[in-house]
Amino acid sequence: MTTKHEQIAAGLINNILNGRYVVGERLPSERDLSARFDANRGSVREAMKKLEQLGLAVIQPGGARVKDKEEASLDVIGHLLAQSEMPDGLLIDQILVVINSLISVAAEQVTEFASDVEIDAVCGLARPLYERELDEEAHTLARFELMTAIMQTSKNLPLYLIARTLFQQVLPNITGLHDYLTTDRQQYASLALQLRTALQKRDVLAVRKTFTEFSDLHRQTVMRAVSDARANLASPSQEATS
Amino acid sequence: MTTKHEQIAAGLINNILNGRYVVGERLPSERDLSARFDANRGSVREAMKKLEQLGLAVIQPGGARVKDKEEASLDVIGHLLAQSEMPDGLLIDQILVVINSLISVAAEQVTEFASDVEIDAVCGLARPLYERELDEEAHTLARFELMTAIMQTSKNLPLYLIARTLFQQVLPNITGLHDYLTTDRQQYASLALQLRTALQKRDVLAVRKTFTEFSDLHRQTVMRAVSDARANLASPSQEATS
DNA sequence: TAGCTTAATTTGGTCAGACCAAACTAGCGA
DNA sequence: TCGCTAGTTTGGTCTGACCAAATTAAGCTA
Repeated sequence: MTTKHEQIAAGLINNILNGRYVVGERLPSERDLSARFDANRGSVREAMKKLEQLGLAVIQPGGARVKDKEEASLDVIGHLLAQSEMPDGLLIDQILVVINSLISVAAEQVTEFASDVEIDAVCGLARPLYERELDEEAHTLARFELMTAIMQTSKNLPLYLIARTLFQQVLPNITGLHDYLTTDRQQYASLALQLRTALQKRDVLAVRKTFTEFSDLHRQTVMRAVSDARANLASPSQEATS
Repeated sequence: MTTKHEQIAAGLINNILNGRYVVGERLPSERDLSARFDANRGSVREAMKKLEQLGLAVIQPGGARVKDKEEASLDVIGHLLAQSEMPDGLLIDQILVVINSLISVAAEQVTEFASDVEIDAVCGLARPLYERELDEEAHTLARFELMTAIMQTSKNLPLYLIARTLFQQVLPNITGLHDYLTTDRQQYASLALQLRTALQKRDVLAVRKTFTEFSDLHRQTVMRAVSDARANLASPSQEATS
């Protein structure tokens, strides 16, 4: 069971993201909320603290006010994705676009500045993609792990923090899609191999190019699954009911 | 005066980022901290809540433990920059690199999908850079505003949230540097003009290229000021003492 | 002595009720 | 109608308490 202030926070976040509280409007008072959620005021305060940290509300003497999504923290993305039953395709695509862009930067940094050991480690994470027979879910995870490793090895802390945050928020929303995933393992295997050789030669251009293709392919794979899943949800058939 | 839980949080964040608490180690108990900071346990809890949101600590029954910087939220960047008296040059550079990468993506989206009105709005923000005589600080702000506008107009919410977060954390750390800024207004003016025409023609390639040059120039401008400031701090002379 | 079980302590999670200063609201008077 | 004041609401803080889970200490067995 989750703690009480987590429940309260989740409820408030939902209400805000669903637009049940208009932006700029005053949130119910802490005393009101504590009555509404049948909780102590202290618990409500902790929940409010989370809202504030998420950038969904400003809380000041006189009352707490709802802020716009655009003023929020990056961490709201996960809550936005969790809003509807099916993940928002557009939002996921936007996230993947950002990741792809950052991958390119990271790849350059890694190729130029990483130590041989680090390069080997990254190559090790690419290996499962061309050596092993992975099921859909494992393959997806392996791709994410490879991309995460690149980000981390780039030694660019902001970049890595962004990537990790985005991955963490997207992953839970696509692991449930393995029934809709149709992964072109051949192409991934080929790219993974290219990647290995390019990395070991420290060929910056080749690495960037390969990684761009890799993450583009990844984006297509995921987005196809998302739209298939959404289509299936709209007109449910007998498939994927295990 | 800041609130009490903010002071407590600030103190704890400093201690963690300075490495006074080893990663994985248990933080003092809430009761200890409330005694140490001469505060109520509730206030300490609110401060801890902030630590948790920042990803600097996991807090669970039995005790709170310090997490690694790499597992933190993107919002720690600001606290990291605020750690030392002079902002960390490397970190700022890394942030600017990320921003430059994102600018490129945003520019493409804007050029392709933005409405004429939105394009005009962006061009309006470019105007001060070639029309007006701006002092160093105003020029810096104008550049940030232009970049922010592009990010926002791209309609890519994650991208915009990242950019806004980064800007917010970097800006306070470089506004104090206007004594060290040596801005090449000519070049900025030229780029701003190119940008306007490229945007109005909706020439994706030209926009991307110009924006890349623009943000690269911006990065150089800022980084030069940062390193000058750091050098001046290391061997203080009589300059910049107004 | 080493290892395991049990009892005591500590820790976070929650609750109740209270006071203060700042912000807000409504009502009064000019 | 406008401006000011008094009363109310709201967040910030405090004291003190109870519970369940986790940690630690003690004791006991092999």
